[in-house]
Parts: sequence; C-alpha cells; structure tokens
Amino acid sequence: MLPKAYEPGSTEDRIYHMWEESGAFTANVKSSREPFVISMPPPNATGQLHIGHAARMSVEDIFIRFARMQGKEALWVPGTDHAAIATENVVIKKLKDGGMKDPRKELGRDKLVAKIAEFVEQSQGTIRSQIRKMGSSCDWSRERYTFEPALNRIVNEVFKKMYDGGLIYRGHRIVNWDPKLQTTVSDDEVEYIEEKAPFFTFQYGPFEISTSRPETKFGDKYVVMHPDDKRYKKYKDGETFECEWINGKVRATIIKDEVVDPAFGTGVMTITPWHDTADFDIAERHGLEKEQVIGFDGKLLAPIAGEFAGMKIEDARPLIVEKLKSKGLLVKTDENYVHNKAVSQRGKGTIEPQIKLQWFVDVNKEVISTFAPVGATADKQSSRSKKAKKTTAMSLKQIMHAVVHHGDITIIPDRFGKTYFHWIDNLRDWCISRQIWWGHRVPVWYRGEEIHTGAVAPEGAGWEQDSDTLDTWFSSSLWTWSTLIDPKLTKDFSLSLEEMLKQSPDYQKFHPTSVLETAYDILFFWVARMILMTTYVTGQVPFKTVYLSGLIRTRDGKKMSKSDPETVIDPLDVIPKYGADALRLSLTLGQGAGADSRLYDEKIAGYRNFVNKLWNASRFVLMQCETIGVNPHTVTTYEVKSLADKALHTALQRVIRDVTKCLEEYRLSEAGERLYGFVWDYFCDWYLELSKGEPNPELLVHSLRTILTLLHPFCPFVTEKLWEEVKQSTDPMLIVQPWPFAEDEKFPEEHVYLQTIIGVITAIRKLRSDHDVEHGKDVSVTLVTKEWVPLLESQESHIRRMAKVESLMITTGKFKPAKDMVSAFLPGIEVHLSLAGLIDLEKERGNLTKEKGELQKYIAGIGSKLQNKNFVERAAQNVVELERGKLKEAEEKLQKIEQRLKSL
RNA sequence: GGGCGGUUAGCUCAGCUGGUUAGAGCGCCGAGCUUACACCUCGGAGGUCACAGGUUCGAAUCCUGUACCGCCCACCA
Repeated sequence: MLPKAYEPGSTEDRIYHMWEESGAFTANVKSSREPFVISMPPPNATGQLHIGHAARMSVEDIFIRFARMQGKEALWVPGTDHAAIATENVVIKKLKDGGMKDPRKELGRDKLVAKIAEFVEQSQGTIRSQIRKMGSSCDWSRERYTFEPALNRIVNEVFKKMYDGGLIYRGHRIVNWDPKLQTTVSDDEVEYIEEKAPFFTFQYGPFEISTSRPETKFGDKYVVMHPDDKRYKKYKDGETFECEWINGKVRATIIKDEVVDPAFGTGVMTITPWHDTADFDIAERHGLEKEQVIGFDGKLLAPIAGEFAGMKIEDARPLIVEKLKSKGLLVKTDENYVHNKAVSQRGKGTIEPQIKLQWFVDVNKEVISTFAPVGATADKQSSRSKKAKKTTAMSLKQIMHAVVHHGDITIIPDRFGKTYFHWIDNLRDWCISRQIWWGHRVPVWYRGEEIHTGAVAPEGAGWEQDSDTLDTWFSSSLWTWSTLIDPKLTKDFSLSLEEMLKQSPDYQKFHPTSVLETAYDILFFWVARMILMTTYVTGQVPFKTVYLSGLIRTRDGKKMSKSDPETVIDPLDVIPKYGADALRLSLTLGQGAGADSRLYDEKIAGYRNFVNKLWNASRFVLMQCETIGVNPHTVTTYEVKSLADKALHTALQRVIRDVTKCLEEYRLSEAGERLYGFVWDYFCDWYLELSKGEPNPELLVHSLRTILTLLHPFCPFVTEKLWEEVKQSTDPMLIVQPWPFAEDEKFPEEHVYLQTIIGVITAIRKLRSDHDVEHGKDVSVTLVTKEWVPLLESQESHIRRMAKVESLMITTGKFKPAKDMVSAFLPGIEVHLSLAGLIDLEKERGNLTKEKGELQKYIAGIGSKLQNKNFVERAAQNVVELERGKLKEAEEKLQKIEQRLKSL
C-alpha cells in the first residue's frame, strides 16, 4: 500500500537514476524519427544554479519530454559556459578573500588560469547534480563545455574565417573601459544609473560651456556649435582664438557640426574625443587631434593634467573647479543636475570611454557567405531573379534582420521581434577582445610587422600570441552547432571547418535545432549573436523557434539577487521541502510566455498540494481495484457503462486534444492549468466521488494512465512513480510511453443530452441545498422538452444516485428557462442552443408577437446565407433582448446586420 | 528622447483570432473527519475588467487619447 502522502525525497533520485540507466535520455543519431533538438543555455560555471536556471530546466524539459513521447528523436544537449569575466572575477575574489593581495601579479597568467580551471571543474560537478535534481532529461553522453579543447579549435577556425572574410578587424576605436576590472566590455555590458551631480558652466574664451566632468577638460581645444545657430553666426568654422583655461592659455579652434543641439545649455560645447563616443565621432568627421587625459588606471595623466597628474578623477574634480573659480572662469553651478552614469554590469565600476587597439566584428560590411546561401534569402516569390544575386551579399546586420523578418526564425512571444529589430538598428561593431586571462585567447600571432591568424601557432621562432582573450559570447554564439561537431574531428588539423561539419553525423541530423528557450534578458547578448554568427558561418539558422521566458521575481516583484540572500529562493532548499515536481509546476504554470512571474513559498506549497492530490487519487483508484479484485497491471480494455462514465470519457478526450494543441503551440502554462483543473475539479471532486457508489475499475485505471501520461512532462517524478503502480505490465517506463491520441466524438449530439442530464442532476442538488430539502426526500423534475423525457427516464436510477434522492418524478410542463440549465452545467463543456430552439423558447415565454416572429424568421434567413451560426445566434439574441418594447430599434439593427452581410 | 509592455476579486495572475451570467490559485467567511487526500471536502462573499471617447447588433478583448507603473535602447556636452 502506498503511504498516505507523497514523499518526493525517497523517490526522485531513484527514478532519475532509472531513467538515465535506461538510455532514455540518449538520442540516436541513426534513427529515422523526426529530430527535436534543444541546446541547453549553458549555465556559467561560477558556482551553482539559481532559481532562474531551475526555470530554464523546467520549461525545456517539458518541451523535450513532450516531443519524446510524441515519437520524435528528442535531443537535449547539456553543457556549461566558462563565462570569462564572471568566472575570473569570482576566483580572484576568492583568492583575495584567502589573503592574496593581487592574484594576477602574484600568480601570473598560467597559474591563475590553472586555478580558475580547477574551480570550474568543481562547479561543473555541482551544476551537473543540480540539473539532475530538477529531473532534466538531457543527453549526458553529449555534454559539452564552451572552453573545452574541441570548442577552442572551432572558435579559432571561426575567428580565422571571419578575419579572412574581412569581418574581424583590429583597430583603434573608442571602447568601454572598466578601470576596476582592467578590461574592455561590450556595449551591452554597460548599464546606466541615474546620478545627481553638479553641472558647471565655465567661461571658455567668448563662450560659455557646461559640463559635469571638468576633469576631462584639460585638453579641450575645440569648441563646437551648430552651423545654423544665429547667436554664433559671426564665428567661422576653423577660426581660432586664444583663451585662459585650467592650466594656462590654450589655442582653441571653432568647429561647426550639426550634432550640437542649439537648445541645450548655451548651444556650445568643447569636446574630449579620447573619452567620449560622441566627441570621438565629431573628431573623426573633422579630422581633429585626440589626446588621452585619463589613464587606464583611472588617474589623470602627466603632463596634460599638470599639477593634477596622478590624482584620481573624483579627488581632482573639486580642485579643478576651485582653480577655475579662482581664475574667475566659473559662471554658475547647477546642483540639481541629473545625468546617467555608465557603470560596468559586472563589478559596477564606472566605465571610462577610452581609445584602444581592439578586435572588432564588423556588422556593416557586406559579405558573401561562403557556405550555402543564407536560408532567409530563399525569397520565393518576390522578384527572385533580380534579387537573388543581391541578397547573397549581405552584412551581418542584414542577415540577422532577414532570418527573423522572413520567418526562418519565429520569436515567441512575437512582440520581442520588435525589440530585436530595434536592437539591430542601433547595433555597432562588436568589440570582442578582453584584457583578461580566462577564455579563448585571440588566435593571432605577431612577429615584428608580421601577423598570423589561425588555429595553430605559426612555425618558426619569435612569434608571440596576442595577449587578449575573446568575449565569452563569442564562443557561446556558436553553441548550437559547435556542440554537434564530433570532437575527434577537431584534433585533425588537416580538416577545414566545412569538412568537420560535413563529417559530423550529429550536426547533419540535429542542426538546425528546434527551439531555443531562454529568458528575455539575454536576447541581445546571446540569442541575437547566435543568429549572427551561426547563420554566417554555417549558412543555417541556429534554431527555428525562440521561446523567451520571463524572469523569476520575488513576492514583491523585485529581482532575486545574490547580494540579497533574503530575497533569493534556492532550488536546493525547495526540492527537499516540496519536491522537484512542485518546484517545476510553480515555475511553469500561471504565467504567459515572456512575462515575469513571482515565486514564493505558498505558491510552491500549492503545487505540492496538487501533486499530493494526484497521489491520493491514484491511491483511491488502486484501493477500488483491490476491493473489487482487479489487478491494474492486467487491465487492457474498459467499458463505458454509466452516464458518468461517458461524461468522464468524453471530457478526457477533450483534455487530450486541448493539452496536445497547447503544447504544440508552446502554450505550456495553459496546457498545465487545463490539466490541473481537470484532475482536481472533474476527476477527483466529481467522478471519483460519484464512482464511490458503483466503481468501474477498468475505466478508472485507464483514465488515470492517461492523466499520468499527459502530466508527465510537467511533473515527471511523481507520474513515473505512480505509473509503476498502474501501468500495463507490458508498458515501458512513462518517459518513453507514447503520447495519447484523442478519440473522435462519434455522436456529438450525445453531448447535449449527456450534459443536459448532468445539468439536471446538478440542478437537483442545488435545489435541495437551496431549499433545505432533506436527504432522501422526493424530488420532481419538470422538463422543457418532451423528447428528453425518455432519455431521462432511462437513466433514472443513475440520476437518483448521483443527485442523492430517493425517488424521481419526470414530467414535462411549463417552460424552464434554458439559462438555468446552462448555469448548472459542468465546467469545460459547452451547450449549443440552436436558433430554432431560441425562437421556440421565446414563443414559449410569450415574447413573440406575430411581427416579432416574422423578425426571427428574417434573421434565420440571413443566417443561412452567412453560414455563420454563431454570429446569427448572438445577433438574434441581442435583437430579442432589445425588441421588448423597442421594435423600431431592433429593426434598425437588423438592417445594419444585413448591410454588413451584403458587403461580405 | 525613441521603443515595448502592464493596469481584471484583498494578493498573485489567466482570459488565443470580439460572442451566453468575466475565470483560477491563495486569502477571507460558514459548515463538515462521508470507502483516497486537513497538503482535504462542501457552500459563500468579493470585480462599473485604470480613465475618457470611438468602431460594432455585441467590447476586458479592436481603434484613438489620458493617467499611473515597469522594462529595453540611445544619450546631451
């Protein structure tokens, strides 16, 4: 006998082990089945998984299990990310906490990298076990890591390919420099926070200029204004003048440029091209000199800063203002000025724009993909002959745009498509080099003026490899396909990238992948870059569908952040308390795609209760079997005996249909909630209660099997466990059990009768409780239509039992409003009231005069023309409502309807 | 400044292409140990679907505008 309550702890690990041992997770590359593939977004190997990861695992596992049960060759590739900056920071911090002052200096490159690798290995172990705890049915035989040797080879090949294709270049550009972490970061890794800072206006020659950053102003020798600004008409472009400035006299040049907003401040500004993106652009346009003012350590430089050289900018700022004030150059100070300060997403240090020699991916250069033509450009109808040639030469930006625009990739929910296009429009070249040590090293070697790019170091002495590493997203952008390349092939350096792809069976079978599921906050970081890199390099889109989930928030709607342990819900705390199934349900149900959701204890407890309800329902079914002497494992067929049986059976078919459809359309929350409601309200509270009188054990077993099958993707552990109790002895494990098909409804009209009867029963029950009729007293039912009488009579004994009455009198008589009947019907089942019925109804009520009767016929006539039953019924009903005393208005409405019909 | 969402019961949220009396979970109130389940059962209260217009026979749903909240992008010296 099963225990009274479900105990996840004693079951989950055993079941997971059983699945894994059985090989159910392992995809067969030789199978002829249709593939269904998900690349797991590789968690950062920086410690352990948090609740967001748990959400990813839950959703993806639902997709994968559903596909597997539907008979597809399901592959879910797991792995981890080396997470360059993030991991290096974590380890450096650990070393510092351990007493080391400057780990980089003390250990040197090789030793530090070894330390980080060691740490990564540990956290990979933790992560693997956590993924298992969630019940994720991923293919461990194909586990990969973004920084493994095979992937390094691929990264290098891609770099070389793009370098040779002119898409990767090295140049002096303005970059986001993080003085705290001592590296550049990409535009997407910069955040802006509002800050109140004094806003100073200074006298600069004949002009007044304003700034919140006087410390950058030492070298300013260009004043810029709009060419059309009348106030400064007398100054000519290129004119120079001398003026007193921070450290003595400077010779300034006047520049006219249209980017200056005449309405802002005085309409005049000085520029600092080395430390400001906009100023840099102006300087480039006019060929102006650029000079560095602030060092990479965040301190002012000599000789330009004069007496302030070597000072930190925060310290120098007030002193500089003071000095200008003493010279009489400070015009005014606005203390309430609010501006946006750029900070690094990692580490939160202030970002200092700097000019630096870096590696970039060119997103605007038009290239011809050397592989098969880009999928999206298979632009079928629209002027193929003309465009075909043109569209093969596209920039990376255009490629990214095209594949989504043409539907090669579908984004769910679709509103994120707009966000995606918007991002592309604003996209600038991607800075891919980082001045850190942990990561794929830039595969470029230098010897004097010589430069070599490739997967292996060049032969001969004196070559030195670039000391920078690549942005971590560079390697993760190759994830969907680099993980499908046979690692053995990557050791053979005679093979090209194209040949490796061609010779990898996994790649041939499983790429492009089916769905990419991730939270929307890495749409740009990762999803967009995968599209960019993969489509260019392989000529295939990385995935056909992007499913974006929302973020998991706290009860108050705040972000869960590690720095605030109070708010964080740790999956490892939840699982022992409530079970992985309950956690999975609470992370996937009750939320639309792309919408954030809040997680809190009561919510998880609620789903734990549901799991327990399912458990007890199963216990009850088993008990019934035992009482009657039926062995559930031998049940193969069932009979639909009673009316209730029929209702259950029909409802079950509908659930199968609804759930399947929802899952196929990626509406998993709806699918889950449909099941939740069905199991609890219909199966348990209604059918099981009824069946206490006259149980039909075979049908009970069959229904339970179906329910378990449908629920399995959502809560795999408890369903697999219960499956062991009720499955046919020849059935396999639930994880590989085929998905059920819904039977066709042969006699749809039966529904109406069926539901009517059940409606009657429910109505009787309600009547009894409303009027305090004692249990067992006689009840008389008055019916609407004569034809239902024989039906009700034939089911009299059922009705009596179900309605808990001793005797029943069935008669026809005065009209009972159909409305009341409908309201008493069971949830999830509709009733079709025909137009004819409606007219009858109104006649019975005496609402139809002769004229009005004509009116109804008129409507019915329109109805047949339109062949839209629904529309006419509703319209007719409205007319009936309105016409009571307002015949004229009703006629007008009808005329409008008719006009609309004609226009159709 | 540009863009994208949200505003539905005390709380957290569903409501797909407009269609019977707007739903669920939790909470609240009342009753109840009936052959599974108190992690339960039965019953109940509670909503002018942010506001104002419009389209329609019919609007929570479509359109326009307003207010508030949130997110993303750009960034102004």
